[in-house]
Amino acid sequence: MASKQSRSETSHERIVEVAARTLRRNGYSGVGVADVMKQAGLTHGGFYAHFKSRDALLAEALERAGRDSAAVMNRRIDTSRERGQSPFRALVEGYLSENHLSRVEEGCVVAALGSEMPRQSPELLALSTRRVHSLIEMIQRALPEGSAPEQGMVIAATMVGTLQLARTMGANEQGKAMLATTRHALLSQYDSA
Amino acid sequence: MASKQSRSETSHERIVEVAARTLRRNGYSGVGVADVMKQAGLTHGGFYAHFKSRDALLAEALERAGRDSAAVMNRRIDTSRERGQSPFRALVEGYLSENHLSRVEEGCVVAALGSEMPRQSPELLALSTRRVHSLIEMIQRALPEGSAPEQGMVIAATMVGTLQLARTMGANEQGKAMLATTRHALLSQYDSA
DNA sequence: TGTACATCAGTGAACGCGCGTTCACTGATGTAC
DNA sequence: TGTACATCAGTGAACGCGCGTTCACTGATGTAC
Repeated sequence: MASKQSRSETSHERIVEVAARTLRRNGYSGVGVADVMKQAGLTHGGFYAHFKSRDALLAEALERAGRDSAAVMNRRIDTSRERGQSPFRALVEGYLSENHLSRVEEGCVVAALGSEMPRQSPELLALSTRRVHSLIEMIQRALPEGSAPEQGMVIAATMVGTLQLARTMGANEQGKAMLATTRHALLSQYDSA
Repeated sequence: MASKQSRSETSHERIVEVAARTLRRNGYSGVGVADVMKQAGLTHGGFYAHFKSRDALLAEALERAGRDSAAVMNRRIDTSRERGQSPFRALVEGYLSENHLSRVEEGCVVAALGSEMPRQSPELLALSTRRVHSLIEMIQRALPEGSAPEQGMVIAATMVGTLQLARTMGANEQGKAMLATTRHALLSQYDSA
C-alpha cells in the first residue's frame, strides 16, 4: 500500500473506490460504467483497460466495500478492548448509530445490499455469502466471553434488519427511535457489562 | 371482489398480480413492462391503457404484495389463536420457515426489498414505510399479552434480517441453520408459552 | 544533458441492444331499434 | 331475432434514450544511447 503505484494502479483504485460507494448508495443496478468513470475523473472509454466487464467491477467494489467497513468496525472493537471497555457495546453503538443510518455509502455492505444479494450472479453471490459470514464472525469476536457463537447470527440479522427498516423510515425521529430501540434491546440482552 | 369484473378489470388485476410476484423475485429494476405483460398473457402495447407509467405499476404491485403476504400471516395468527395456541410462535415459525426462505415471490415484501426501499421515489418510499409499520404492527398483535410494543420493532428487524441473510447463504444447510437459530432465539426469549 | 523512439494510459466517437413509451389500427363485445 | 353501429380492450410496429462495450487514435511517460 505504501509502495509506489503506477499511474494505472492509482486510477484503478480510484475507480473501485467510487464504485464501492456508489454500489452501497444506489444498489447493483445503480452502478453505471460511464457515471463511475466520470466520478473518478476519467472518460468511460478507458474502463475496459481496467476491468474485463461491468460485472468484474461490481465484484471488486463489493470486496472493497466489505473490507473497508469491516476495517472501521474492527478498529472500533480493538480500541474499546484496549481501553478496557466493552467491545460489544462499541460495535452495537457504532453499527446502530445515526451516522451509519445516514451514510449508507460508507457503511456495512450487507445492510446496504441485503435484499439484492440473493439475486446476483453466482460469482457475486459467493462473494456476498463471504461478506455475511465475515460480519457474523466480527460480531462473534466482539461478544462477551462465554457467549454462544450462534448469538452472532441472530445479532447480525437484527442489526442488518434494523438499519434497513430505520433507513426506510428515514433519518428522522422514527428512524432514530428504531435504532435506539434495538440498541437498547441488544445491549441489555447480550452485554454482560 | 365476488362481484362481476369487466374484462379490463380482470386483466388489470392479473398484471398487478404478476408484477407483485416479479417485484419480490427480481427487485425494482427487475420488473420490466414487456416481461410482465407477457407473463400476464398480453402484449406490451396495451400496458398504458392500464397504468399511467411503469412507476404506477410498481406502486400497485408493492401494495398488492404487502396486502397478500400480510393476509397470509394474519390468517396464521388468527387460526392459532382460535386453537388456543401461541400466535407468536405461529408467526415466527411461519415467517422463518424453509418455505418462506425459498419462495421469495410469495413472501414478505419488506424482506424481499428491504435494502432497496430507501432508494425509491418519494411515492414508493411512502408506501414502503407503511409496509414496514404494518409488519411491526402485525408482530405486536401476535406478541404475548403484557409484552412491550417496542419489542415488535426489534423482532421485525430480526426476522427481516434473518430471512435476507439466510437467502444469501442459500436454501441449503447454512441457510436453514440460520433460520433455525433465530427461530429458537426469538421463541425462547419472547414466547411465554 | 539532450534527442529519438517505444510503450502506456486515457480519449471520444460509434455500435448494438434493451426498454419505457406512443400510436394507428383491429377484432370483439355490447347497445339501439 | 336480427342487423348496424359505437365503444372498448388489446395488438404490434416504431421511436428515442440510456447504457455496456469496442476501437482507432492522441498525448504523456519512460527508456536507450
